[in-house]
Amino acid sequence: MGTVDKALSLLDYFSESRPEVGLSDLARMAGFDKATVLRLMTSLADRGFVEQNVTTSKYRLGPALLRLANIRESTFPQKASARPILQRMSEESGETVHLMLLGKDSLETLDFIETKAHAMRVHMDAGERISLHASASGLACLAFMPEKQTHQALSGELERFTPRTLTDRAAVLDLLKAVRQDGIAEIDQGFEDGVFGMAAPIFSSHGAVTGSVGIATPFTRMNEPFRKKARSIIQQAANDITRAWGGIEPQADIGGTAA
Amino acid sequence: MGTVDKALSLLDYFSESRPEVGLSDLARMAGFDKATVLRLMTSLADRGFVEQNVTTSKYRLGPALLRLANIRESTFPQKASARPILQRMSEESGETVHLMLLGKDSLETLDFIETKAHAMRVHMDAGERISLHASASGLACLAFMPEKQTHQALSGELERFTPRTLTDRAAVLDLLKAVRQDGIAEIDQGFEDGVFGMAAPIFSSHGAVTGSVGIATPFTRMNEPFRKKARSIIQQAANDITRAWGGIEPQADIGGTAA
DNA sequence: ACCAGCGGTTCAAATATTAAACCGATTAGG
DNA sequence: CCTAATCGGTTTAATATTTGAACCGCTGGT
Repeated sequence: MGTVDKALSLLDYFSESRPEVGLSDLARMAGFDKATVLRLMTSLADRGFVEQNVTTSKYRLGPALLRLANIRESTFPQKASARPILQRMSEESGETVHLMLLGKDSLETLDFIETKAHAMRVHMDAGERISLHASASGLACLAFMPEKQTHQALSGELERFTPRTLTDRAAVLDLLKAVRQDGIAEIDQGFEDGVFGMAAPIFSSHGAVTGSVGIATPFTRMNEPFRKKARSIIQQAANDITRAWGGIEPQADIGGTAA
Repeated sequence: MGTVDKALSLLDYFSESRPEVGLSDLARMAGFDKATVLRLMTSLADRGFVEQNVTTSKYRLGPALLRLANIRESTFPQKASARPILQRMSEESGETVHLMLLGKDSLETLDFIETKAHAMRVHMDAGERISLHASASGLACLAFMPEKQTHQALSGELERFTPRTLTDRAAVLDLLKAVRQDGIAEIDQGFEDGVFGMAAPIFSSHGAVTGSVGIATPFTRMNEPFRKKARSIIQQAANDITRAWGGIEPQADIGGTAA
């Protein structure tokens, strides 16, 4: 593990629910020596990737991230170009909608809109990272990856999040077949209790999965009419975002998913 | 120069006007060996801080920056909380407005709005970094820094951007006196030909300068009535943002600026 | 008044980083 | 159509950087 990799990995310990972290905590969580973490964090701080709370000297993510993200968005407006589509989804569905990006072996939250239509709604955390096997978004991606990559992603232990999480590799693979035919993945409380998730994949210009869009609703509001409606909303949105990002739907049965 | 610092410094070669850079170019610009740059970029790419254009294999800024920026904004909504104020400035002034953050020895563009009121307007680049001595924003900051820091920031060669750029240390220091009394810095085409800039400082909770807000107008539209109006708009906005960010205006004559 | 934990420092030992030459592939020019 | 230059990327021994245990002084809780 290179030094750069270590430094960057430290940033992953910050989240919406843990926005500030102290030196010792960070060292413990990352499993690095305190002196190492200090030096790495100092490097990160010098470049503005983190900054320190002046009174507590805890670290938080820094303004350089905003600056660089702004540059990326201005020349490669992924988030901005999908926003209106997400907005429309949110209004049409009256539920929380989310746009995820496929990372190395996880999904990362790029954007989401929590519905205003209901007081009880699914809450999301900005920039959250979730594993592939337990969420509708994850399954949507897994279903359309090259077969090899799918197996690779499912090669480790499948973590259990709820009583209904599929932790059996075979069961997941089986489910993926249905998703492939359907174009949409659905999970009833597989990632979080009480949440019903639905999502469809987004494709790159080479026809590879790059992310997903989906809807997350309290399972109590899920019923057949709404499910139908949601499916069409999601399918439409996925197509629109794929197109907005310059992607193309892969030809049926290509992309390594067959046999 | 540590390895982490080197890796992070590579990200600074990406900008709105140069969104994609190749390996050799990067090595040349940074003055590092090609093999070194490759390894650093590979580390950055593994973590999603950059990604490669599949067809050209040039690098561009990656989605991890968005993710982390989102987390920061969601828990520390600097940009979002200033947005409405910037919006109001834009509408009231009919000119391009900008919000800058004070970095190590430069200002970094956090946000801006180009006016829709005029076809001829001042254009800005997302995430641009500008030096302190030549812009109104920079002078606004310099004027309210601790004296030592001001001198430090002006210790190097002062780059000339236009015929009217102040490159004489003494002249800048002199101008800062006026800015201190005024609370607003003004520069007629000191950073870019044809652009008249005005800006006021923003303060942190400890009364230290952390950034600036300002207006940039084609100098041909600048006249005494508009100048008056702009001054009040800027002053109001600076106060509002300082407050929105939990900052306080420093007491007069404190902050090391006296004597 | 204590102890435990904090952020931060030190320095010899251990390890990762570097740079020059080299590779095959691609592009530009004569 | 052939040459030369440049591209992204790889390899290697030589080297500079990183590491971690023990140790600060300080703060906050009991």
